[in-house]
Amino acid sequence: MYSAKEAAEMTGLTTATLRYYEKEQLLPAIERTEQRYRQYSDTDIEWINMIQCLRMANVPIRSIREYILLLTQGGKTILQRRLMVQEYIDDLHSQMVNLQNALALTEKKLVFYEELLQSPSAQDLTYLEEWNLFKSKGES
Amino acid sequence: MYSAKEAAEMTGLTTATLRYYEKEQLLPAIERTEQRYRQYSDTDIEWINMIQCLRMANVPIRSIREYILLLTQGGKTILQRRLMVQEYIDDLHSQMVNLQNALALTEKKLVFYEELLQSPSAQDLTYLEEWNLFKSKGES
DNA sequence: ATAAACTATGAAGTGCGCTTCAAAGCAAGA
DNA sequence: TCTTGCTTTGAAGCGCACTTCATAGTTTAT
Repeated sequence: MYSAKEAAEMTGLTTATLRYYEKEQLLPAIERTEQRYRQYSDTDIEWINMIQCLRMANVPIRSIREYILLLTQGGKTILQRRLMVQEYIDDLHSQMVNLQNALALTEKKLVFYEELLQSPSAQDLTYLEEWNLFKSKGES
Repeated sequence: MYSAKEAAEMTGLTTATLRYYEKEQLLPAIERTEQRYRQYSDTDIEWINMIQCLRMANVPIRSIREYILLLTQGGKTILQRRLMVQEYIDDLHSQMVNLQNALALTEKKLVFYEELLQSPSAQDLTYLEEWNLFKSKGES
């Protein structure tokens, strides 16, 4: 069992964030000592790591709560949970596409700047000229 | 040239968002009619599309503004801009890793539920039992 | 001429995900 | 014992990215 501070250190979150997650019902059953001090178990820590994994992929608190709520309601909610997980996966895939689009754009931009730095004469462009030059590269 | 409403329809944003972007200096030079009505050019529309592409990849308004500010300051800022673009690319890559981690987790979860639905006897688990079962699958 | 539709502006409001604060209780070492 | 550090709580605050509102001017169709 770990204290609030230990759990925070282990997960890389702050104690405030852990309390916030608990308030938002992302951590349904954190034990307490007689003096109401929190006691995080190894399972709690793993659970928090899972939450972090989802949060880093922009899964909203609300969705995680919803899932956990179903989970605590037992086996009869399996179908709903499977559907939910499927929706997460779809969302993650579409985020992936967005990232790839932005990556394609920025990588083209980088190549463009590398080229520009090779020809010192071409460096005195207004931003509109630069934009048009960049576009014409993209079209070819 | 397009009116506010037309530009909004073409980009899928609202007129309010376009005004907000302008206020935040993401659209430095939108023309106006004599009555101060905005007139969006084709270049403006393309520019807005580019901003949308970055926003969908979670690039903050602040960063986009910073980049555009350098851009309007001309050729002497090319080195800084190249550095900035490189930093975007790094950030996008690390976001990609986060997405892939979450995707791996949720896809494993989905397989787990598919299996669970095949064995009706195993569906009456508490959430802790389910979690432990899921973990044991992952370790194998 | 008048109503409906569009545009402008600044200011205030919203939802999210934390973070910080204030006041108080508990714990461990010098 | 006293101080330092950790913990508790509820409430308030914050930064971001919009969104909505109130008020007022313009344009267009009937």
